[in-house]
Amino acid sequence: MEPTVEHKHFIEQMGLAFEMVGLPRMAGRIFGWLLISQPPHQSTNELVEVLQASKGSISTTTRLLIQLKMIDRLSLLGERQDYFCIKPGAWSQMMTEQVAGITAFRQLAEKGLELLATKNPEHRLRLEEMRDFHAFWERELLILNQCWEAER
Amino acid sequence: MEPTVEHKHFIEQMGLAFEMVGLPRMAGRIFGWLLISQPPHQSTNELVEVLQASKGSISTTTRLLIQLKMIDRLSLLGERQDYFCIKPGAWSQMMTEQVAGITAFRQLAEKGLELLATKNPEHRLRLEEMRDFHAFWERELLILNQCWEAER
DNA sequence: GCGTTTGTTCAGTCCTAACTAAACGTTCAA
DNA sequence: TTGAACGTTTAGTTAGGACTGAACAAACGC
Repeated sequence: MEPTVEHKHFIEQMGLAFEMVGLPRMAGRIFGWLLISQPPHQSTNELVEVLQASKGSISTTTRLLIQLKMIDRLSLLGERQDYFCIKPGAWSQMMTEQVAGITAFRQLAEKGLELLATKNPEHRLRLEEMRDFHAFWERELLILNQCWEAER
Repeated sequence: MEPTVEHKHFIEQMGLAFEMVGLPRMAGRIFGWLLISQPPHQSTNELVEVLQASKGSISTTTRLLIQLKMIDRLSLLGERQDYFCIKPGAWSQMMTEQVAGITAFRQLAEKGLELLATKNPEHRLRLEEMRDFHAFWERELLILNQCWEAER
């Protein structure tokens, strides 16, 4: 299946969206094509051709997406080629990564509070709000993630 | 007030944390110092000296942080210098930005579904999950944000 | 008016990271 | 065992963005 002009536009926008959350543009393009392609699994060569990218780029980026648990590699029996498809729960996985970032901020706030351990309460206020805020979201996001998994 | 070695380390870690969420490292450094400095408001010159950065860099980055509603500019009567301090609700604001990103993904999914309007249901499944997922989080994050505002 | 202090803007530099292309290794068929 | 089809790795190029330093503009005191 070959992409239309509209498909290419969608792919490019997915690339920009991924870039906005800190991932390589090519990762968004691959994921974007895997969202709309028929069949849902696509070979390396198909990705090279559709996305007009080098073999190396596809190889590196698919490995990244696999590591992030956003796509799967399919090794079909009797086929030389590898295929890729979107992993169930890919988006949920992406959200889990977000939580890790929030945890980092909470821990950083706690580190800061240790530095200000001897200071007066007013001085510590800013860091305490930072810690409480991120602890709140850390907790709630995990709960919500479970809600989503259950609901679907 | 001048920063100790530990303070500088904290500042640098805030820089890295900000970088991880797609903001300039300098923004994290400024914000980090404003979290622990005494008094809470600091002048441009103080920022230049403490962070060992150029005037231009401080000027540009404070403007960015103001635009993101994460810090305030204080113009004290009779003072030539501008001061900066952390804006109440800065973290909440940061979370609001996150929601905007999720909205972008939902809209992108809807755009994609328009492209596949004539295709069979199975073909549309992947995009539908993408849309539902982001609609779910868009809704819930807004609610949680209100919860936090109310709780504090 | 002039000089000083302060913030902004802009050209230039540097650094990182994505991407390409080519070399390499591996597997399979004949 | 040779050759073809794939995937991976790596050196080299390129593009983007952060940061610096200097020029510029505005506000103020004298």
